[in-house]
Amino acid sequence: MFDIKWIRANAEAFDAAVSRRKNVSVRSSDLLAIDDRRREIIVRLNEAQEKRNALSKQIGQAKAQKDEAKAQELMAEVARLKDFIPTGEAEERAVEAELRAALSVIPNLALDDVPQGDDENDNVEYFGANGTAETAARQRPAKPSFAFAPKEHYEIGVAEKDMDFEVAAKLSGSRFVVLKGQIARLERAIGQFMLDLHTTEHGYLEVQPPLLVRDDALFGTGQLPKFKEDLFRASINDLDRFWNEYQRAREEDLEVMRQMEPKPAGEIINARSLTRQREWMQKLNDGEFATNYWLIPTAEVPLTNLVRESILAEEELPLRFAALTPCFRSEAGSAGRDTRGMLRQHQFDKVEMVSITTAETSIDEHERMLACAETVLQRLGLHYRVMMLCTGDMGFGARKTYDLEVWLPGQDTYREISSVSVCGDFQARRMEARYRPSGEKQAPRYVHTLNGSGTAVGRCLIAVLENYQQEDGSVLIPEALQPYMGGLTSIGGK
RNA sequence: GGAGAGAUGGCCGAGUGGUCGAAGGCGCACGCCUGGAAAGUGUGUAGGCGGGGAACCGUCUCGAGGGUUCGAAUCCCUCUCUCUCCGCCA
Repeated sequence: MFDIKWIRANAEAFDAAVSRRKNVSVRSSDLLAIDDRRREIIVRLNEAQEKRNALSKQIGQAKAQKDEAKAQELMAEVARLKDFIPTGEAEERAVEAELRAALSVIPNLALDDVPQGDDENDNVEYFGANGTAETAARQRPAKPSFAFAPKEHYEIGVAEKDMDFEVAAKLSGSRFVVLKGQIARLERAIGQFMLDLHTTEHGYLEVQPPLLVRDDALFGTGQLPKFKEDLFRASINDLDRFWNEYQRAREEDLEVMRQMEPKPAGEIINARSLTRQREWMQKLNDGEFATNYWLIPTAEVPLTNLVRESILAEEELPLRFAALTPCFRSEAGSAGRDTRGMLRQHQFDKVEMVSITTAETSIDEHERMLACAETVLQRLGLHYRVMMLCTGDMGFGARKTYDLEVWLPGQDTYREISSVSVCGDFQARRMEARYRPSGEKQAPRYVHTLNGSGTAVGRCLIAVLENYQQEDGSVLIPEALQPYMGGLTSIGGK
């Protein structure tokens, strides 16, 4: 979310930068017009409040001196000027909500080095801060070669038995999978390996967060209010409260109609009553009477919100959190995409990294976090490339994003396995997360937040299966995972 | 699920309609004292918004949001969270 004062001071820069993002038509002039109205009402309201407060204080003094006559006189004076205050307050609230609503749907601005583009075809391969294709190739595992035609993960011998989509469909429908036996263990091993790597070697604090969160947390990281349809909601309606308030509103409504002159016809009363019913059904459906929980689409949400509504000391930064959690996504906009196999699921495990930094260090932290994610694939011997996302392909809250794309020989293509983003103070503003710079009497500043997968466990499982498959349908276990597999060097052999 | 109690500054804690953004203590910062330190002592110590070049001024915030009142930390309503007892439960 943006600071309207910043937009006012940098209107041209804002317009230029915001126009780089896809599907955004907002202009600084629209926002500043709302802000002008907001400031105008604040000035008028403050003046009225100042007068009221001064006179009220005098009333208190007069009463303390038992000067009842003077008190009455002052009270009459306040009553006259007071008319404006309630409407002024309501107006201020309304215009502030309007400004907030307008600001909260504007995506973050891309950094200058982010390439301009419409979709994933305009992403640019990235070789590191000072890297080249050659230096990157030396660091990264080579593409494997096969003496046979490599299969997709769900066709490989070991997976045919233990990766069960049919039974998952019976339990939960499409886009779910049941893993069994050594495949299930392999997935667990991958998750443990990755989390251990980040906590023991990369300095991340292991966190076990809630998987159900409130609206506020999702607003903080930017999934709400704009991306409801990507989330699963778990709500419990309070029907008693709904019913009580509905009945009360209904009574008031009837009373109004009883007072009407002449009395409205029965059809009119019925029509109006139906309209009301519909409104209240909508309220119920919108979750107004529910305890609203959302299933996290990524552990970025709980991990980043760990610092919400707090003022940290600069010395505490950077904070680095990592978690291994299930993630839940409705995949509403992906009908028909990746329907075979377990590439795109409603539920999947992921190891997530989150860093909380100062404004000065977030760009360096971004490169560091990318390296942490890359280490996972390097240790597992998986070939990959890094893409810098173009403006059209970046997420809502990001200023710059790197995607790690792992090589899937069965699909003969690279597929996203990790996404590492720097968000600047965008999320921090939404969740009021600040730090106090060290030194004397410094005002609090917003922290910078970063998040990255390190990496998606389900997709990593696919990559291990496809890259280490053998002609007989067995799969070799990468050395780094063997300790987590009880020393096994392969699974699915005869 | 039932019954009850509560939420005040970085922390503890006083305050039940008037000069209270808030006593007192702890902590922290700076100074005095000291050869140096401790002890002692003095001063200062929230955030947002608006106005102003600035000093500063105004306004809002005592869990959150509404309301009553000339005036609310204090009264009323809703919500969130915490604690105690009972019940249920992995």
